Amino acid sequence: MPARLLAVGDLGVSPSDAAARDTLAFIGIARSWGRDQEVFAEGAACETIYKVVYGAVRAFRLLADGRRQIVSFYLPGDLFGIEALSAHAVTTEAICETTLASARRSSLIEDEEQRGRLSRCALRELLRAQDLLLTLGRRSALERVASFLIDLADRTGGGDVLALPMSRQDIADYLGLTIETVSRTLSEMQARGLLRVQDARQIRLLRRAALVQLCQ
Amino acid sequence: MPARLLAVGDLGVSPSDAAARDTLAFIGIARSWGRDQEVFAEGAACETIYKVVYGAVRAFRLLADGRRQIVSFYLPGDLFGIEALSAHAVTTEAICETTLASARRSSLIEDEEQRGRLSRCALRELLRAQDLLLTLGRRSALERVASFLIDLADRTGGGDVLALPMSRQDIADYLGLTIETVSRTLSEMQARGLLRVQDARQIRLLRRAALVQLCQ
DNA sequence: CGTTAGCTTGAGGTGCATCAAGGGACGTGG
DNA sequence: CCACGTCCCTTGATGCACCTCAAGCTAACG
Repeated sequence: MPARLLAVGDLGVSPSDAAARDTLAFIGIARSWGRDQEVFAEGAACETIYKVVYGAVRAFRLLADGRRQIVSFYLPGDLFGIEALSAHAVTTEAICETTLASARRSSLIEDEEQRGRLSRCALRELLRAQDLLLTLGRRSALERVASFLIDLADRTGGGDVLALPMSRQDIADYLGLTIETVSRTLSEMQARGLLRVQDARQIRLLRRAALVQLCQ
Repeated sequence: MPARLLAVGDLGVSPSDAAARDTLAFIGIARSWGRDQEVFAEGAACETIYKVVYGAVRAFRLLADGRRQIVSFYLPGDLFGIEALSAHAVTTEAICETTLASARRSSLIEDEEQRGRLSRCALRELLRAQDLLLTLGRRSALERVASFLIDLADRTGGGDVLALPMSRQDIADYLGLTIETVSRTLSEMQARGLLRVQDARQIRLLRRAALVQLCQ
């Protein structure tokens, strides 16, 4: 369950990038979720659409034996919860202390322009899923980690120091690898002078062109 | 380029399943494509929406060195070409002799109800992409092939004999495997009594419950 | 009957997983 | 302030699932 409640007026400004500006006029209240708290579960009715204000969210599916595939990370400015026809196909959880703004799906669907924004957002989501398909189906561990880092850098403003909100386990479950392989690959990239692992959650990109090269 | 032209009135009835019934009222002509002919290329403007009448289509992305990931197969009744915001992110090709009905995107977007159908179709596409992400990221070769076969059986009416329109190479590029692994896996499944490879393009499912089990 | 394209099968190699141990950061209690 | 546990990450040793390379098989077609 969500923790404390915040009035929408209290919120800070979300990071400004193209996607973030294409926002919905959210009405209602923003709420905070603690680390690993569920936002909605696979199978639940799809009634609310969320926007990340602070923090980060993971969306994943599970196999019966517990294997997990993260299909998407949502960062400040991103909308999520649109992916469903009626019931959610993924579970979503806050990765860290996270604030989300939300709107009833029904209220948004009434407005013509909002509907257009939602479907554009769903198409963007599909494009990202197809990117990840290429990564999981055809790229090596080195290439996967490079894709992940470059994508994250692009989405968080393009600075050279990446602040990772997610753990190695999250990255592994996103890239179809194990934590050991993710860790070893980062060490390998550091050895090659591509980046510097300043600490586990802070990575400085040193030779970005070489990393981009690895993504083809 | 498309081969011969057909008047729409000449077309046979497309296979009847729930998805197929949710059709657009296509105006214009249906055309045929030969084996391996391109329908549209990655990067091309997204102007036309297609529906498979006969045959099958693959949609894929390539890496610079030629590695290919097929992100979707389209079968009779399926719509495609909606996935793009402005430019196509995938290339599509006819897998075999294929007939497609088409409509201008602009003409469909004008109609309120058609727009809704398109966005539902895009969401279905997203769900399928997420399924495939789970498969590529977290399933073994045996589980991947089982998922593929069960999915195909479900989509083609549920009969026990599957007529595969696609080659082993296509299946491999869809499942993130090599042709040798696909072939060996099918042989292994046959040895276990799960199915019978009647010939390369014809597979009889013998123990469907066991195959479903493999998909979790 | 030869040619070709696609599929199957075998032998061996390798990239990543698994198993295992150790290190660093952080919090908690003495 | 330090001892101790916990969580997360890193590193090492080993194993195996799938890839690579290679050869043979089958069917379609001239």
